[in-house]
Amino acid sequence: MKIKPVLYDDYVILENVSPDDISIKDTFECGQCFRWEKLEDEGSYFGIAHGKRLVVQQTQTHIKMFCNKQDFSDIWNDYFDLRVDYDEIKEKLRKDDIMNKAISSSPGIRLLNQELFETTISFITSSNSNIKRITKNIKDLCRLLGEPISGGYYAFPTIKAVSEADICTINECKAGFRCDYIQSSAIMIKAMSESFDKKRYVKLGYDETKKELMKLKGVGHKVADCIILFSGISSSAFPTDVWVKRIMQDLYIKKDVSIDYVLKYGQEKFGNLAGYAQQYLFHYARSNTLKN
DNA sequence: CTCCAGGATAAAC
DNA sequence: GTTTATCATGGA
Repeated sequence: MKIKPVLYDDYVILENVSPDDISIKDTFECGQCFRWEKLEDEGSYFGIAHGKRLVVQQTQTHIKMFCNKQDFSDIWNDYFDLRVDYDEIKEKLRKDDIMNKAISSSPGIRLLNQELFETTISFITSSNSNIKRITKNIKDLCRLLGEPISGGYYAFPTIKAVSEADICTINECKAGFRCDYIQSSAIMIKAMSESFDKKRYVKLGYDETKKELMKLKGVGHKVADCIILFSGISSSAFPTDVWVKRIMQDLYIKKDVSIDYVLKYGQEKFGNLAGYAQQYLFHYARSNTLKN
């Protein structure tokens, strides 16, 4: 199905969209992003990206975004991946009983196209941590180094801000040993200048981009795949963490194997849709367990 | 108290 | 090239 946004002066409506088409809850809470908070108002979220604030509201029949036409066209249309037809993707992935079940458990998940630097730092912070704590670390990092936005909120810090920050300041976000990675990666990225660029990485392709990203401190296979997938560089990425390993072994492979084996297995099986498949599987694995 | 969390690293084999 | 101890913090 094609999403047809209707643009008004102060808001945008996605009409005839059910939570099975797009679920902002599943999309925001599936661990790909860390800066969207649930509001008291039923089905509403507040978040910041590209230095802009946004409130999103979902009902059974439509989604409403409180932004002007310009920001929607410049930022949010792409951020929410609205040009991509997910029905097509889901149909291709529903080849076996397992993916069929996984997709049915969260059919409204979408992959967000997030800012490259934010995604990089966020997933460096994620290593051997949990979503709840990562969220807090990122929030603190924004408060410490981000540009203030009206309402007491902060933009995600710039490359310059993080690269020039004192390690003691970075340490205040309580990301522990990862603070060191955050600092040195930011400095390396600053030195890369123009070449740390999403468009360039899209052209470069999955393999070469991953190789380059893994030169950064704190970026291994898993984190590199998260950066590539969640910043919208390539959907061939297949972030393989303990959850994905667990469910892939349990449902497909039927034996205990290495992380690397699961990564290759997933990419061979799902090809350039591996990233989408991974999201459905990750959510499916976690939805049947206690998560923090 | 121990164990685990969207792992990566350097050292050791 | 592949295992292993260690890393800082909070929650269960």
